[in-house]
Amino acid sequence: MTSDFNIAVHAVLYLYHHPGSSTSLQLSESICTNPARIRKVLLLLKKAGIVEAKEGAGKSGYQFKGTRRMKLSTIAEAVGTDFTGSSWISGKDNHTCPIAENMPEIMNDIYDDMNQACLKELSKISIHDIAIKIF
Amino acid sequence: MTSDFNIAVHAVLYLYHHPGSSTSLQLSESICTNPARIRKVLLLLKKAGIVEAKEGAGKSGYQFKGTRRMKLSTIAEAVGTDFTGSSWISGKDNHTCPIAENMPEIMNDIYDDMNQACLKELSKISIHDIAIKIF
DNA sequence: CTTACTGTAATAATTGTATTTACAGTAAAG
DNA sequence: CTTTACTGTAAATACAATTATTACAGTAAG
Repeated sequence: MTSDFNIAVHAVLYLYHHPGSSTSLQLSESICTNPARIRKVLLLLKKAGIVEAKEGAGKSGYQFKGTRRMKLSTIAEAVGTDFTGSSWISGKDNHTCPIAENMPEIMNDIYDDMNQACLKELSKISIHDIAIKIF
Repeated sequence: MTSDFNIAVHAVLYLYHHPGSSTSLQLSESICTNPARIRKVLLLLKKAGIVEAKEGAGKSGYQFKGTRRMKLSTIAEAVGTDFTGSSWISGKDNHTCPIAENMPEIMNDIYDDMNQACLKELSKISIHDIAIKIF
């Protein structure tokens, strides 16, 4: 699991709290990673309409385009994070044992169910809920 | 995320379907990994009372000690898998920005909530439910 | 046309996960 | 009582996934 969702939530909170535009450098200082990674994640938020990105000199940077009621599930869907799952799955290479044969599909179904459960959990939390915790 | 839970579910299904004892070598052939890894995971299931392990020559190996109603959440708790979470967490090293300062706790709380949601989802599925899918 | 940014990609460094190998411990079987 | 067939456990190694670094083309304000 990557930390893209973590970065996205942190960035949205930062932009929510800083009206006007912020650069990937400013975000990277709060988030503690490099600007290139920030830009890669924020590009996904931009495509989902959650942030606006302006290029060029002077007023360029990122701005939050959502409401205080935006749910974390919306952010998770925008970055497309799979919370659960694994590239290693048991039984893949064994086609003689019926259990082995079926395990890949079974495990992927379970991981999918859990991912849905995670998203449902995140749909209960808004960025404003988190902002309240901080300030 | 490791595949310990995957291995544990596969092993329990195998033992559920093969009465009598099975060795870590037999399990490793169905699961497609090495016996040492199997033994490490099954040790956790043994400590939780889900399987019985017999040592020595002849009749040694593993046997399932639960019922058909055993839930996948019980297996997950036995192996102690964290389904969601990340060692990399934003803001760790920045103690000047209030958002950065609070992100580690916020993210860990979110991951904990999601883990609980995953366990709740797994509590709806029994090993017998899965066995039905296979046979 | 320079400047301050974003968008994007390739490569390197780091960390996490699984494999391999090895051996001490245990109890059944001869 | 010794061999045998296993489990329990711990290194060390190999491999895969994640993050960091570097670089540069594209864009629009000044």
